Amino acid sequence: MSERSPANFERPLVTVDVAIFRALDGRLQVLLVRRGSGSDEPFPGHWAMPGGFVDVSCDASLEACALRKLREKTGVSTPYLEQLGSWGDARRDPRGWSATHAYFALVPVDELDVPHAEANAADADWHDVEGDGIREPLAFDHARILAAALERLRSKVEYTSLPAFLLPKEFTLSELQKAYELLLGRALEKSAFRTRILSTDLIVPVSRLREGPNRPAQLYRLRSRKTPIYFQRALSRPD
Amino acid sequence: MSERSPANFERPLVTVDVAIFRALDGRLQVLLVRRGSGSDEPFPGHWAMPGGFVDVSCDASLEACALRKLREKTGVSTPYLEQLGSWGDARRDPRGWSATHAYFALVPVDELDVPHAEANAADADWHDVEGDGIREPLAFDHARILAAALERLRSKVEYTSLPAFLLPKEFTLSELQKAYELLLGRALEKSAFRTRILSTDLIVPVSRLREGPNRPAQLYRLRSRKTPIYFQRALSRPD
DNA sequence: CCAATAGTGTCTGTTAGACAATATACA
DNA sequence: TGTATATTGTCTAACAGACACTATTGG
Repeated sequence: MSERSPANFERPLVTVDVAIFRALDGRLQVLLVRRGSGSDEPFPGHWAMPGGFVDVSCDASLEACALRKLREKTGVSTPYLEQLGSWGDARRDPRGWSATHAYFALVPVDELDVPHAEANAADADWHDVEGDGIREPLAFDHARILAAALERLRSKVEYTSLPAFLLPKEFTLSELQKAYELLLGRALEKSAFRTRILSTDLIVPVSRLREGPNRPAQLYRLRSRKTPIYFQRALSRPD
Repeated sequence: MSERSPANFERPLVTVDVAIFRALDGRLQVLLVRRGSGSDEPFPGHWAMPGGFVDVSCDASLEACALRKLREKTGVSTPYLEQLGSWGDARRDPRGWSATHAYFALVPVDELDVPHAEANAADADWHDVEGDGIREPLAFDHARILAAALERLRSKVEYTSLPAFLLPKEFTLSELQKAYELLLGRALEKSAFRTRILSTDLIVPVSRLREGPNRPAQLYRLRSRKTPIYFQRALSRPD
């Protein structure tokens, strides 16, 4: 029984999709693009996660493809980017058997390319995350993929430093705590949070303070803008 | 700028590969198949992980494809199966731009289909895992994928019940501890291990004992043969 | 009795959580 | 001064790790 050659197999469609998250004004947001309204395309006018077919001629790898799509939409080229998983079956795309490679990215608000975003404003926009998705329906099975991204994100918040990748270059401990609380959807105890963070080498103080109508706060920066910290203990699950 | 239609894109090759692990006599083993020796195929005669092209006509989904390959090689149809990730680039397969969806499975020795295995004995065999791979070279980038599977597996041992899926239907706490120690590569403290396991509802005692030339041991079974337990705290990382 | 493995008890160290106290800015 | 936020201290509970101890089988 010899293996069939690739030519004998009908090749599935291959796409890459990226769930891109940011935190703005205490809200978690995901970047979506509106699909063209041509009737020859599936889900015309629907919102979808940035993505599309792998371009064999220009994408060196799946990750390069995901980074390209992220850069095209946000101008950010070195985000936190993690492979989320792949979804492939006969029905998810009406054009045929298709498999998508899903990634998710966390981008700091201050690195977003504003002119770039405005140029794309017509067909791309940030949507508030509510629960395990957004209000409007999404194209394809993107609601399922977005839900999986949120589940992964929220799960990893319990034992990693992922929320830090949503923050600008310099931030205070309180701002980091607020990022955690945003993703967790619950409040954390200040003292325990600070000792937890400071007992690692996640952040290093910079010689500046955040001024305000109150006691100034120490500013910190991340030691690494790419690699998260893994904590030995997870935050306690509330009953 | 309208999206190009799928017909305008050269479609990558799409494959699924499965790293199938078992524990035998204190050794962790991975199932490999030998590739055909025809010169029209890449890596003739090399060992590779079970896998191959997605068959659009018979595979309903990627996971169904992985389960099919697992069942064909082992006879096991309900293993612990987890998606590991995907690897895709222009160079990993000499036949062209290809993307593989990698899974890993943990199978109990007592569920392996022995006649089935013997029928395939010529082209499939279990290989001892040594370090982050096996002794012999592997086809394609399977060494990299196997290393990733082992890294994921060993990482999750620290905070999940994954080793339990390597055990037969009924087992003792000592056998479970040995499975942990096999994957961790280090000894665990008995008392702490037992408290950790018994404080969850991972296992339930059955009304039988394992007899031997010593004090009999309580036998247990898993509460769920599919879903792992996640512990709140990881085992401590040795310095 | 001994050997071997199963199972328990006791102490220590770490750290999350709760809560209180103190510190430092501006108005 | 008051208000707001930053930062620290104290106590408790949970649990992993180390280690010692007891229990139960066969020989």
